[in-house]
Amino acid sequence: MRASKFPEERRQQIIYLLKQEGKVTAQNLSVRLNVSEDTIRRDLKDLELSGHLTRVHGGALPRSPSHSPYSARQTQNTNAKISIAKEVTKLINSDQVIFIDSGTTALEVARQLPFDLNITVITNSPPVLIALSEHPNINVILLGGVLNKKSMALTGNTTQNALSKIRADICILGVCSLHDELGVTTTDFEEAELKRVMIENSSEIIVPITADKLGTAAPFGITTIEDISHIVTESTAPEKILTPYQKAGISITKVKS
Amino acid sequence: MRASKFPEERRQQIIYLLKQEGKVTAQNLSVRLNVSEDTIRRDLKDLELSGHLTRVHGGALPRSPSHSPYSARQTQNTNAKISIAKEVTKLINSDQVIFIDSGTTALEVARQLPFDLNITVITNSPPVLIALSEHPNINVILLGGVLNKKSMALTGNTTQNALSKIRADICILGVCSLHDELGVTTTDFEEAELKRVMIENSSEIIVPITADKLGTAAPFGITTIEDISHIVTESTAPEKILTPYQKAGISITKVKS
DNA sequence: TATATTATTGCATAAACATGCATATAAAAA
DNA sequence: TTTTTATATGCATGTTTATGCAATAATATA
Repeated sequence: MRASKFPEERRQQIIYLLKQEGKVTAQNLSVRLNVSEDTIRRDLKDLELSGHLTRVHGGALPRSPSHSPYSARQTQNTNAKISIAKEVTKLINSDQVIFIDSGTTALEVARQLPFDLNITVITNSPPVLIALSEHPNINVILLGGVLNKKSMALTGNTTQNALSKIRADICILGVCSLHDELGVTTTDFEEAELKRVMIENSSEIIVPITADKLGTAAPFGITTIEDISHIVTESTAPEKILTPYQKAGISITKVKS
Repeated sequence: MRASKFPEERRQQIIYLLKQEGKVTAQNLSVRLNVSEDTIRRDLKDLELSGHLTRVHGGALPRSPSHSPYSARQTQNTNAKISIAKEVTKLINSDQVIFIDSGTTALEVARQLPFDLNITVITNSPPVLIALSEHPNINVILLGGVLNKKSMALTGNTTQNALSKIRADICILGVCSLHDELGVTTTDFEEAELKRVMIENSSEIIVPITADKLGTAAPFGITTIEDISHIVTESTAPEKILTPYQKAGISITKVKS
């Protein structure tokens, strides 16, 4: 193991090793990185704080996918999400081709699609596929790729490539955050890329979003709000926050939850 | 069973084993995880406190009857399939790349993959992906394509194309029928194509199959039995039916169900 | 009820941990 | 450059954690 001059470099190495080997021990890292166990422990503490791993007595483990945002998010705000999703389905007509993005709100849209709707859905989200697998009139196409267990989305080069060859009428975008100045942002770099391609290849962009995500921002930018066609949100969303979107010519629907 | 140093790791393993086997006993866990029963009991107490299981005298049971997110146990899997699947997993080693085909038996193999196995799984079956989404050590790659709702498999040009670019160590083939003269056959034309490519691109072909499918045939041929490396089936399978395969040099494992 | 199995509790020990402190090093200010 | 400041690191310390063992209590089963 090369001697790393900077602590940051060493921490990166720890993350790398953890990913490679599934677990790390303070003792082992101390030897391999040529620093005392104390330093390693301090590193691990920092890395835990910044969300890169979970500490355990003796070392550290990857952040468990079972405690991942996904399964936790699944049950949050369900009623609001269902109401929003139902409203979104009204914007979809038969014979259209629809992108459905990953994310719990977009998943709910898939679940609420009426039985008599005759459309083709293209998605990178296995949960969306499962939800639609019993729908009699919807043709489902899944983009291939590597599974991101945290978000339950397929990502990577393959996914993006497959996506770039398809054009859709409507894109149901799953977003982490929406901000009038910073636009659409998300927490995962790779997914940001993917969402950008989705947007580029769709005629209409619909953003279903719960009120609590309005006015917030995440690290990775996807696009400005100009690309958005519709926003569907809760009636509890303050008028003031929505004004910039209305001015940008976005059609906004509010549902009571 | 890999030596797992961290208590947290051990507890995750307990959860995993409980999910797989429906129940665990302190005694059994003590042996399998190489710690005293005292430690196991302490683990179980913690896990009960954190809501992962319910304790009973002698061991523990799952908390909610079926805490599987989706259609996990939709197929009533016979004991035979589970036994076969468990046997198949013994043929897989860490760091290998595995194709897992669609079909209920192959799906069961995915479900039975042990906690500590570190492999990459490539599949065209969304149910397999869902089954593996909570597995901490398996990297899952899904082939894209159009969903065939009957078989819950992705098929089509896209799938085949993606598949043709990948080589695997082992292919777990889901088969409808196996006949000593007609070879491997299936009921769906497109899937036959796909399976053929899978076989071509794998070093080893493992066929898990229940006894009732032996000696039967379906419309679309996939390959002759020469390509098969292993067959895992039930001990109830008559010796006579298996003779041709043995003569073809195929290694056969029988499990009691 | 009697007996065997399983649980709990307290205790001992070794490993891992947090903390304060001293020192060394790097970055910033003079 | 020199001085100052902040950061990073290792060591000594007392503390916490993980674990197995033994004694006792609770529970299942004959």
